[in-house]
Amino acid sequence: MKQISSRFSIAVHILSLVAVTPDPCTGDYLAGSVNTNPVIIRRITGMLKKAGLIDVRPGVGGATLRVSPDDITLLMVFKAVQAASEGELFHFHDNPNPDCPIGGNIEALLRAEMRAAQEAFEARLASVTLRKLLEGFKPHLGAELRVP
Amino acid sequence: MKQISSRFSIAVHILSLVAVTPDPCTGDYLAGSVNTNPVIIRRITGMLKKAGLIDVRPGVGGATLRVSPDDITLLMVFKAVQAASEGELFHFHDNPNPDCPIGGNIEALLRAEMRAAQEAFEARLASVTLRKLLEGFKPHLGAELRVP
DNA sequence: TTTAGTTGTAACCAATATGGTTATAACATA
DNA sequence: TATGTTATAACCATATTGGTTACAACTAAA
Repeated sequence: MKQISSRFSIAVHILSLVAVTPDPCTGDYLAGSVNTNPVIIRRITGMLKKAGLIDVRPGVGGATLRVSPDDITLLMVFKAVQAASEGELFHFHDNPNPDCPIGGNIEALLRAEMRAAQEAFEARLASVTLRKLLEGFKPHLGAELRVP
Repeated sequence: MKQISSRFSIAVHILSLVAVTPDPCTGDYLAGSVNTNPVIIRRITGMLKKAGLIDVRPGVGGATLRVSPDDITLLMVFKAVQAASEGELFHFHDNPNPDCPIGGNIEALLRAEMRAAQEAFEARLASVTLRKLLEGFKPHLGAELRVP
């Protein structure tokens, strides 16, 4: 199966690092931590910026949080980073035969179940804020952690 | 975003049709209802067969349910049809830098959240049986419906 | 003003998954 | 044996993804 793009985990990584770092984070710095190409980072920071989650300063460089870690949920990150396909997790097969007793009726019913499953998925992501996630770091980082 | 393969919706369509049809369903018949190529159908019935959900008779032809519609959940279908990638919905980015304060710690925490979201998703799919889905047809089909 | 470092994009590329198609072997029954 | 079916291999076109190079635009400091 084709999995959900690693853009999501990278985006959470970026936001966590930006939240914890006192100074603005440059793309190259982020790329070093995530361990990927700076352009990948810029593509994702661009999406996060467009979603209003971060500020990125062109020219001088550096990204900073635009929203409090209390108000950023994993679902917001997920949506910010997906962008396409109407945000639908499932793909329904095209044009089932309407003359068939099932084909004509299954679509609405199954679609409703798919939507319900996606909603359960999204509700769980929505229940976790960036702050809550970062709390988990504290035991490891001690005083180093600096979340506004 | 890359969506979940339509194999899932096709598989549910197939199982519904097999459950409702008194006689064994041939691949060509199923292909006509789903509106796709018979080979696509055979690929999917092969997966459903391997998962123990249906019987398919080579040579003579025709698929029948091997398990009661009460005991087939959408999650079973989902898993039967995905097969690959360890059943993991999310893809975590590779090798975050362990020297970074976040990179070294984020993985386990975020992975746990991803797993929780996937579990919520799967729990919802597990709560719906094929029978329950087929109940929804009744108003439309009336006496035509024939579920064992 | 010039320079250096950065962000923002465009343009590719390789790898992979997907849905589709054709062809052929294996199979079971009349 | 003949017929219709399933099983499977071998392709193909398309799309997404992660990666890369290249270059324009931008900002601040020298």
